[in-house]
Amino acid sequence: MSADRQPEHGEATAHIAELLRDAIIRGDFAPGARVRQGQVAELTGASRAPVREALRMLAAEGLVTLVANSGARVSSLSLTECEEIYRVRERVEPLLLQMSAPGLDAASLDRLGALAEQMAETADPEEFLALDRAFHLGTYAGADTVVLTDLVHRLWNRTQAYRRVYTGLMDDGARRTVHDEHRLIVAAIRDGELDSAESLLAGHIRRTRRQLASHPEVFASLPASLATFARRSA
Amino acid sequence: MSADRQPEHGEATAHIAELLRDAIIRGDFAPGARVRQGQVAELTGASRAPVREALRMLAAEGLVTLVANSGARVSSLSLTECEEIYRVRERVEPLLLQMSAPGLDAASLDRLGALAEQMAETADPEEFLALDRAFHLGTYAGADTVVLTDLVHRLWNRTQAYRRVYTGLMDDGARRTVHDEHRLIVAAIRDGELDSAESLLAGHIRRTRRQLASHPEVFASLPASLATFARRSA
DNA sequence: ATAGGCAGTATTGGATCCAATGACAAGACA
DNA sequence: TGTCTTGTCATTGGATCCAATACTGCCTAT
Repeated sequence: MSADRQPEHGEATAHIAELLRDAIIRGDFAPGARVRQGQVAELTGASRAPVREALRMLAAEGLVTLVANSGARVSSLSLTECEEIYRVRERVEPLLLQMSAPGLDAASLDRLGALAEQMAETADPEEFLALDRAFHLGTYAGADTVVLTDLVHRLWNRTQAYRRVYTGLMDDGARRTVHDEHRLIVAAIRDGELDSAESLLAGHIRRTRRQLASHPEVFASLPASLATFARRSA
Repeated sequence: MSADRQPEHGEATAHIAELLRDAIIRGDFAPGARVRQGQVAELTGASRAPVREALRMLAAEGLVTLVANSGARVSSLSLTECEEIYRVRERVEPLLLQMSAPGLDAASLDRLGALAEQMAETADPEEFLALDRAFHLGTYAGADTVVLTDLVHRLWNRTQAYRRVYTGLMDDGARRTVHDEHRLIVAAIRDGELDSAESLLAGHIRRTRRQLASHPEVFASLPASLATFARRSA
């Protein structure tokens, strides 16, 4: 974390948004958790005005759900919605990979390979999660796209909480397949086999989606208080 | 414009955002045009606070670009960025069509066919633009997806201004091809040939992207004052 | 005992106010 | 003449204040 520098004028909102976004991705708030403007304001030392603006940003990113006169909650996904996101990723990430691969030099590929190995060795789900994210987003770092990169990051952010839960449920076989696929993807990029890298990645995401769909209990973890909320916003 | 109902508490921001969004899509503001908070506030009768929140939303949607201590401008795209969006659409819209097609009944298909015919008959670029949008988004109306539908709408919104300019430059041959493709798409949906509909649509978008790329002058229309702006935000 | 209503409180939505920054124009100087 | 300074003004950013709404707990009545 960068040291908390003195607040520069005109950056409060961005700062708060980043703070909240990181907290949600890190899992500090579970899906459905209420986010009170006053709390965040006092936590960051700012007033509620920039907090409200930050919440609007996060809402547009899908990380938070706003209900008028009621407040903000960390967005939760149904299994159906999550599958939807994975289907989009299936189509979009291979494209991004294709645009990124030529921009990855040997050093980057070595780093990606190292990430894949680290991942194969860890038993800690939280570390697995972090490495997996670093790996995939790392394979996209060579692209100088704007819209596409941003889109993919947002899709990852929205599903992070559920990937976290699922990661804890994976058996050794599933883990092993993931590692194999990762290694194959790196090899394909290294060999300039872009088509093959694309279809490997599409298969990787598709398989993950199916695995996730076979664990609906991941999405059953909604606190009871949320039933009302979901009903209201529907 | 819908009648200005009495302002309900908790809807000012959403109202303003919708207003601005529609205005940008309609072309009331050109890309690069400055959007002053005070102006919008006074125009809508609200204070600047909800205006600022609305601008944050639009910024997250990519319709507006915010620069700290400087203000908001209607986002402008480079040819490269526009092509990027089209490439994403190429991958994502066929998926959405596939999920929508089963939900379209005979009446909807008739309406879509009628839109295609109307489009073939009009000579007015602005009407062509509106009908084209209505047609394509209409083919997606059968999907009960959330994320995907929203994504596609946003991609359309961001490119609308450039599609408007390009529409005025199309020659008869280009128009004719568009109409043919539209009719084929409707026919494929009607026949339940989803794969064929998908690839027709992908080809339709790809072809449009290439046509657009052959008219770089569409993107040269940036007012001079914007050079500074673009430089600063880079 | 439980459902419904009522009051008090917490929280959000919006308006107003002031500070900080940037934009612009007129003038000084090389 | 062109450029740099400098001062004024317009605009944005943020804080505070008040109104509107929702939530909570208690009380009452059946």
